[in-house]
Amino acid sequence: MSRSLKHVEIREYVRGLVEGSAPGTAAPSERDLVDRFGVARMTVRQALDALVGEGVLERFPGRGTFVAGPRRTPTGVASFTEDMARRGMVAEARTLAAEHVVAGERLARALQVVPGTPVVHWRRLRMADGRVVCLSDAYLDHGRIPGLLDALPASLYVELGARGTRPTWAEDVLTAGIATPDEATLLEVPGGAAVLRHNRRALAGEVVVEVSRTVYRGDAYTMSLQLSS
Amino acid sequence: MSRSLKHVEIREYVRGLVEGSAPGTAAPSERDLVDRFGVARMTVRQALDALVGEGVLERFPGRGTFVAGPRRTPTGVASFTEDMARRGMVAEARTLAAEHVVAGERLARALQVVPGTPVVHWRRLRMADGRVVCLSDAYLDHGRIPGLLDALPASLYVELGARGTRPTWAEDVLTAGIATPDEATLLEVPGGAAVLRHNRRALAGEVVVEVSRTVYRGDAYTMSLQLSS
DNA sequence: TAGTGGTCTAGACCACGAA
DNA sequence: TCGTGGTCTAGACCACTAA
Repeated sequence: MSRSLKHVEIREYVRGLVEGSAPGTAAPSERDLVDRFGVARMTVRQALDALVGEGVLERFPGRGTFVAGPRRTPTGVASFTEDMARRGMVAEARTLAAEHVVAGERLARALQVVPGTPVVHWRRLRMADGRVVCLSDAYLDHGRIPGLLDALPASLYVELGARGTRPTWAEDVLTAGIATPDEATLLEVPGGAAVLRHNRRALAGEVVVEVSRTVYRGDAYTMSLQLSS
Repeated sequence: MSRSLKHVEIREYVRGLVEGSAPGTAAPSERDLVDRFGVARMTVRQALDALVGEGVLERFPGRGTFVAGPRRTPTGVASFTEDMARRGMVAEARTLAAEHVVAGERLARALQVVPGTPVVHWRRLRMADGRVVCLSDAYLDHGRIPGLLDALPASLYVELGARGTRPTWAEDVLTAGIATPDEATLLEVPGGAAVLRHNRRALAGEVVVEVSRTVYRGDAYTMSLQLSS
């Protein structure tokens, strides 16, 4: 039994008709859909309203309803793996540490846990197409990601997604600086090299799921951002 | 004559009722509004749909309609002046150059003009609370901002807003590097100091309104970003 | 002029939540 | 039980666009 609402049925019918069509292609008129489905016009409008809200269709009074062009979407919360994939590169990681540590004052506050709570610390050297790009330290509340250290995932965000806590919101801070001697060694750059530091607090809903510090080689990484309004 | 549509009148009435109310406060029920305005319920729903879409109200079936909590909004397209104001600091600028130049190949492509077009170049040293923070070079299509150089505004984006072409979309690229000797002199930092480079292409709708390169002192500027989804 | 989307009416039945 | 929002009907008139 796939009992479905009429406006949902109409919406999905139109979505199917329209997907793959070039922007500007005419969608069925509201009265066409009224005849086809034998419903009231308000019901058809409810279906089309949803598609217009999603950016699938555009309405032009007096002309009709048409397939909308692709919407520009601002940069979202992405992981290193996804960031590299978008550039057509393959991300790799070498785990340098995967351990439990006790959260100090600042880390505890950032992670929304009480100081002294055991926290997962995961340090990775990250590569893109085999070249060293950055060094990242991620901290996660152990209680919210049980067993993470037992089977380290290839992509943290994908793993969090599978657990239903993929970050939907991130508070990032970016600064430019000089690599410390340890960073320079790990990143394989000379002393005095420029690095891009990227600190993140990632939330899923209202819950902090990750606090991380990443140090990028200035000569091997550029950060791209699309911002709207 | 302020002939206004009924759903608009109801929407603004409810918006006025609700603004300043604590999140969770009950809004009038749909049937209350039907009685008060003497309209059909579909009209009331159209008004409330708009407020729900804006994030002003939330509906809970079986319970009612309530004032929504403040929405988290991702970082938008802001100018240096606005960026500093958000931190409670006062932005200042010292203009180092304000001139017409001829667009070369790359700049012309970025600005969507034909090579050889006269373009405005505006170089400023920027301060926050009196401290030097960055050096910025902005390029604008002279034809789209006539007279800009005759009366240099305090904030470029505010001026563009007044002309109806404030950027609504930005494509930013961030890198970390070492200050060149010239940059070091202007930014008042020693040789070898780290800088954050910020290149921007800002659009209003589909039109490129600004192409800029900004060099921030690594020790005097941190970039904050909020990202969603 | 014919067709389109925008607005609006005056009802109806339903599932759900709170009392 | 009563009030709420969710869904739906079968019309209507309007302004606008394109032919």
